[in-house]
Amino acid sequence: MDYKDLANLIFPEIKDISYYEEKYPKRNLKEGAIVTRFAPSPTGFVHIGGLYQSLIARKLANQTEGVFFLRIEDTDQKREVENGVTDIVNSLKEFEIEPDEGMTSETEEKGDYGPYKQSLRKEIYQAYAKYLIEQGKAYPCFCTPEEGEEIRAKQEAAKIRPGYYGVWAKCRNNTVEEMCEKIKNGESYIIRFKSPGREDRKIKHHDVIKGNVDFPENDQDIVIIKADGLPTYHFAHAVDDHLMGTTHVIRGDEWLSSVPLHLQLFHELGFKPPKYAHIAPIMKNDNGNKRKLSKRKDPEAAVTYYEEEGIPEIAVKEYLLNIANSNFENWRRANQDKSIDEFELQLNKMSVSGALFDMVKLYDVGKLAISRMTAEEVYEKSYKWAKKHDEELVKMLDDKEYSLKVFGIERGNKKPRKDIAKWSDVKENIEYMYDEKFMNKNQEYPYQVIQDKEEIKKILNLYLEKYYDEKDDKQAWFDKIKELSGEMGYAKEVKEFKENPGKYKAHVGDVSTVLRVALTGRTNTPDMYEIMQILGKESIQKRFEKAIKEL
RNA sequence: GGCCCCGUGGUCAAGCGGUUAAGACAUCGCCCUUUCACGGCGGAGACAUGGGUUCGAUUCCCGUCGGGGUCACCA
Repeated sequence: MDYKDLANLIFPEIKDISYYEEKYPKRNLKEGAIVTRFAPSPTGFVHIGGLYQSLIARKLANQTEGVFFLRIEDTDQKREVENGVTDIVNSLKEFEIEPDEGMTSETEEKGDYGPYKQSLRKEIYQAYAKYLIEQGKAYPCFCTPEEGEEIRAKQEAAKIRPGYYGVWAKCRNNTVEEMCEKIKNGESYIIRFKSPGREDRKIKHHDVIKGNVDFPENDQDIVIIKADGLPTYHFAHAVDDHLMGTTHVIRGDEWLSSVPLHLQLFHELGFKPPKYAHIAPIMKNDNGNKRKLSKRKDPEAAVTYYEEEGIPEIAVKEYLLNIANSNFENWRRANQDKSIDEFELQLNKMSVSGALFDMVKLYDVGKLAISRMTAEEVYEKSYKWAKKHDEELVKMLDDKEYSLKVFGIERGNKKPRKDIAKWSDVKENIEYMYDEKFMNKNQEYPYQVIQDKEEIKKILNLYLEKYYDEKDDKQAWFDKIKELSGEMGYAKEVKEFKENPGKYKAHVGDVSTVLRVALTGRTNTPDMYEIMQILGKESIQKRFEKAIKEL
């Protein structure tokens, strides 16, 4: 009896690894091409950190003419969630992050290195496990989960390092005969890796983001094949990323401490290890403590949150890019109308420690992004959002021609407005421009300096009767308000008023405020000339009448 | 607890032995021929701490403190 017999006893029908090595040849890519992936478990919505990783991975593959693929890590079937894969695929699509290969739906995939769903790769993992057993580098372990817990308890009590290693690794010293015997007797077992490592030896490792890191070698005989025949994460990672030709593993830095294990696995399997880039997590301030954004506690951890809130996808991506490479901001400033695809991301410029998520900053990025859009784009995107989240807004936007004018206010000039951060701000922002909304509402009129009802009535009437002319250009329009002010005893210039406050009732700005409030029901609006142009004389008239009636 | 990583203004961050220690967001003030927004100008605000090394440390070394990660038949 030897290892080979043992391997055959455990995996009788399993192919030799040479089959897979041939089936998945080395990728034919140009020098320096990065092959990387996003490898989530289908356990619910995509986390903002997952999006962050994907964004970086996608960019890197693009920059180097490499490959970015989506692999589903569903080896823990207990945690799986209905439509988990679909959710992931759709979330990426929402942000225009399209994998070159991998799952495209719950059951479909594209690419030559599949299957891209781990539960479908069972025989592949078993082939490599068999290969390790044949070489005496892996073995069946007959310890029950309960025994495992006992061992752990003992170790904890004795205050020594927990785990299945050294003298604690009972099953590693079974003879081949003993192992075969137990298997034939029907004892249940799992497969463990027989670690050649020693805890008192150090390994040096260079992480693309974290830099040089020293670790003790791995000496744990970790399980590679579970009782259900599926691999653990570590083993699947080694096998898949080898077979799929991954050059760079970009993942969350919670994996950093398993690098010694992974390197060992690659080595014992005879694989060339990939480069690792461990990304610092996105954190949240929780009562003065930093912690990772949590799927359970923080709604903003889910990428779906941003869609619901109406934060533009591009804003989320730009914000993330900003966290990734802080020079992005300067680049953006200097390249206003370039696509973010043109920005060259550098892994080694990424921060080593986790950044606190800053919603306020995100909003600012959103404002900037939206201010750069054309009225048409703003219209399309807010309409799309409204259809899912706000019926009232849909009704307003149904009138496209008019809405385009509204969105066009102060847009497109060198100093575009920056007042919409997210699509959910739109309604509040443009509501008063729609007669059917404005006229049927019990409007508040927050008049300020000029409060006297008769005075307000007089200003409104006089303006309409004597001064307002639709055909006026902006300067003429402006001058007329001054004239109106003068006629009624208000200062035509604010400065003048400030110099001689006693000489006037108030100033032109206060008169304008009356017009503005009567017209829109608010004291803060964009350029009133443009508003009047869009509203048109008839509407202005109706609005003034309403204002007078509701004085 | 062991192991690993990190520590520049409120936040994100440049800087890598000699700098008046950038910039962005937030905040405050002023200006921008009438609001708001935009924009401009300006203000306040930081190298966790103690030891070294050095002519000189935010930058290098060690300790302390603080933060984070990880120690599963989960990923």
